[in-house]
Amino acid sequence: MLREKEALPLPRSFYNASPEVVARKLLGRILVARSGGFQLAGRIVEVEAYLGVTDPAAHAFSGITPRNAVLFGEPGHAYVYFIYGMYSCLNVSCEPQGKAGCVLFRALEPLHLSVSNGDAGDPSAEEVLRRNRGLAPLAPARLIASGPGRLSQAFGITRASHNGVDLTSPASPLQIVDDDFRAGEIVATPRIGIRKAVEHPLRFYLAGNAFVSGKVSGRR
DNA sequence: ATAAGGATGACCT
DNA sequence: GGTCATCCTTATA
Repeated sequence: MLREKEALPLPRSFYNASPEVVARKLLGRILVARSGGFQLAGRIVEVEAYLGVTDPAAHAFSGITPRNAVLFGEPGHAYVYFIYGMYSCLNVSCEPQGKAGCVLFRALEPLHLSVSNGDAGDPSAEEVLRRNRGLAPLAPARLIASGPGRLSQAFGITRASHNGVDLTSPASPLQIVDDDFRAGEIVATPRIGIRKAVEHPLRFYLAGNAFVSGKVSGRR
């Protein structure tokens, strides 16, 4: 069980590196979100690295704009964008100030931790996640946060409320903390859903983890 | 397979 | 100013 009271967020220096390095190091660590009095947590099991202005698949490719400005700022901040008219995607900025780069969170394994004050009748963390996703109580757990849009919805992350927040501050509604978890084998593949720069294996996931996205019927 | 949905950037006038 | 193709997706059939 995660004891989040004692866990401090990963420091800024963790993110002051290339997206590939940060992406690999993020696997197995824990995303903690505080929303509306609830504490929600998930283990990071799948990520993708997006490089800076040299990466045709990255938002930063065509230079700084109001939308992507976070990518060019200080490392360790949330970059949240809205896509396909209905979903949010969560990234964290990497590289030093002035240089763009980020890691996209693609899948989380929901963790059970004590959500609130422990009053009887309070919903469990998983119940909150399911409710946020509009899932039936008996729907498979992998539908909660396996996919970038799904995980943002489950954890209540939106552009309006989270874009630009500092993930390294203990006061932040969104943090990443360390854990005793030791990542086993890490698999690298091309990134999902892009048409450019397909040749680079910049998607990383924990081998064998059931909560990695998109492997229900073998496709992808 | 494909419809749904909305913001964004590129490219015009 | 305006239009349009594109988009790091998901839920449906």
